[in-house]
Amino acid sequence: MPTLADVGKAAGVSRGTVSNVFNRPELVRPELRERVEAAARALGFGGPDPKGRLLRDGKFNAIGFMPPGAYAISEVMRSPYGRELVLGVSLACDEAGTTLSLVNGTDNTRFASIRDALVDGFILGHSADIGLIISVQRRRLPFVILESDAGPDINSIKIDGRSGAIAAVRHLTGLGHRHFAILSVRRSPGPPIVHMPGQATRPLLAGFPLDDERLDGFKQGLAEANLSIDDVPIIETIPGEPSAGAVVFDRAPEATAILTMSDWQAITMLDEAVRRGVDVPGHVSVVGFDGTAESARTTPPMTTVAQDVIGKGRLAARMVLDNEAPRQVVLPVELVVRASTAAPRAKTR
Amino acid sequence: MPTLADVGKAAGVSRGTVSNVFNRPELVRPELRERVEAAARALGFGGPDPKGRLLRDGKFNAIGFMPPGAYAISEVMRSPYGRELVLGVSLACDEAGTTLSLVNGTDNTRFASIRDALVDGFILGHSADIGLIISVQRRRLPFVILESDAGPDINSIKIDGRSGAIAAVRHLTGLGHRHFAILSVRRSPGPPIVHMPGQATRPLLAGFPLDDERLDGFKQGLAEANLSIDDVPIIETIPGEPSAGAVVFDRAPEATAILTMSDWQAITMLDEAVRRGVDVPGHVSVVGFDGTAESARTTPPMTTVAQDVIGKGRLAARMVLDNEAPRQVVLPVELVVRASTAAPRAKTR
DNA sequence: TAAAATTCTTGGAGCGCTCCAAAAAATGGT
DNA sequence: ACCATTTTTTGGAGCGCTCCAAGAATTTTA
Repeated sequence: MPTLADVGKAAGVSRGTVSNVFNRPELVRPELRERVEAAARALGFGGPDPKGRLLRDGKFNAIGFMPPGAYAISEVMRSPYGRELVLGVSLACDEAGTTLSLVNGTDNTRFASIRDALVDGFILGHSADIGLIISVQRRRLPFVILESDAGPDINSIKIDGRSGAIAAVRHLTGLGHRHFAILSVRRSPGPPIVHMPGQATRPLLAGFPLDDERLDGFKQGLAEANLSIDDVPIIETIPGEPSAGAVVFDRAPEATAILTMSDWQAITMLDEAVRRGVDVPGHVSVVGFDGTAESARTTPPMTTVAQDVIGKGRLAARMVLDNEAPRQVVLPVELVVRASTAAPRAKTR
Repeated sequence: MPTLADVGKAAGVSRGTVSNVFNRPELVRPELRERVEAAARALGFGGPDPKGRLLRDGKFNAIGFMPPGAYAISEVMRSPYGRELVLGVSLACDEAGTTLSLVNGTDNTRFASIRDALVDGFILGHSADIGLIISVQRRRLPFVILESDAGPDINSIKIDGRSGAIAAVRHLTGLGHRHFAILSVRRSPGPPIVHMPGQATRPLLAGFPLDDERLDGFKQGLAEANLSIDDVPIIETIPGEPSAGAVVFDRAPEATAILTMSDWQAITMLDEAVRRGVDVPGHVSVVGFDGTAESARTTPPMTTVAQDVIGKGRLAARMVLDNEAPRQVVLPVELVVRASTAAPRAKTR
């Protein structure tokens, strides 16, 4: 690859002049400019290499998005929530004219990814891993962490998941439901884990603050109605697990209401209900979480704990871009009641 | 920001040793290593700056995705098609451990964006703009252009849009439809444009090969049934235009079948039908284009010209990553018949 | 026509790093 | 205690660029 210097030599001018031809052509006498351009063409020089400029100028003009947990970026793009989050981030990037880098990294390469990412700041998906935070801090880049409060010195944005979870349960108990099942998230690879009442392992501390908090909200909401979460079957599946709905229906047939951790999971339930001819909400009520656009278009339209996902992504990007004093933002949630919830079925068995 | 040299000075060792401490610690005597690490900590040195490494090594380890036309990345993320495409790309990026840079650029800054993008290759959304191609070629980066054949020297991937369009029309004429409307894409900002039969401006050459080809397929399919596209109202709206459905229903009330250019547009139609209490497919049939996941979950489930969007994105990324001899790939489409199409309503008026 | 003003062009400095051949230090064998 | 090995550390070279102060060339003015 030819360089500025090569072109300069060929055209009989200095490096600096060639640079000017490409960056501030008005500074170069037209005749000379043409000579330089000809030389560049002849050498197949395609303009100054951004690497060089970068080293000198020091700005990447990009922000990095690092998926939560150990997820790959394709997994983020698969989930309705993830897509909307990225959309929100991209909105702010559009406004700022910034590139959005979806940074990859498996469990082992994650730290290297952060170390090497060509970005001016980071948005970290929710994560229990303090190591990631430290990695980013090392680089002294502005960053924000999602759904995981990491203390007053660190930018964070989270929703009030507990309140949302409580509202969902209240809505259902208010309708008269007494038999619940919870479709929760498994944060490690593997098949669904089923926690039946009375069994030893309770999954109440999943290690992801996001999950913990919602589960805790469910617990509290149930307690308000004199129900114990210990009597509720909890199924944990990895996001996108296609069998999730089947497992819930098979293992918790007596449940009249199903609480989930995301719209995606709720959609899975709805899909499985269609497959089995189970009537929603006649036979079971289903509640989603997140309030993504998809939740409004399911059959039936879904009752869900809505948050402003797009706004959250956008705010995250703005916080990174603006790089002001760290703050911890807690966003409100709102239960959106649609048609996937109703009074429980008559107790026939 | 301290540099390797600064740390070296503070620890009484050379630049090279400090570099080794961070990149190949096993090469450095533990005791010395510790001294260097202490110095780094004291100075607040967060590891070698990626800019320097980049200049030396020359690999960005990222591929760039440039939205089609003059769209912003948020617009891509808004459309079902765009999201699935990005998902496909991200799948290949995950496999390759590459970063996916969603490159921004308004009409004016687009060239600069390409010039400066910190990527090893490009995926260009479909575009009529030869200038973009030239910009990328200048940088001598591998790239692929989507839905726009640019000749044998240039990587391209497109679907067989014409066949898809023809299949859609055949399906509908086969059901007995004689009255059509087409919801097409407006590629410039602005309100919907309505082309009624008999009016002067026919929109058959939109300038985007993708649109042209589909429109041409519609034309051909109609001709096969002795219908002329000139008798068909064509409404052009920008993607995501919320009023699109309303305009179509208002301006083409006699249409029994509505052809669209994307699932997104078809979803808009379906939404508007719900709003107006128009029965689909009883009153009108609607056909989508793309076969995104969303199309299977609409109410009613949508008949659509399906392509493998994810596969396309993935292939595009692979072509860029592998950087082999240029090829032009044409992907097949398949009409997926679901419940949004049926025989036309009885001719009551 | 010379001096002054203006327009162009130049090349040094510096951005921060990694590689590598060679020098220095440590280790082992006799 | 000395030489041969092996392990560590070093610093030059080079990656490609842009900025900028200063020098060179040209144009204007008197």
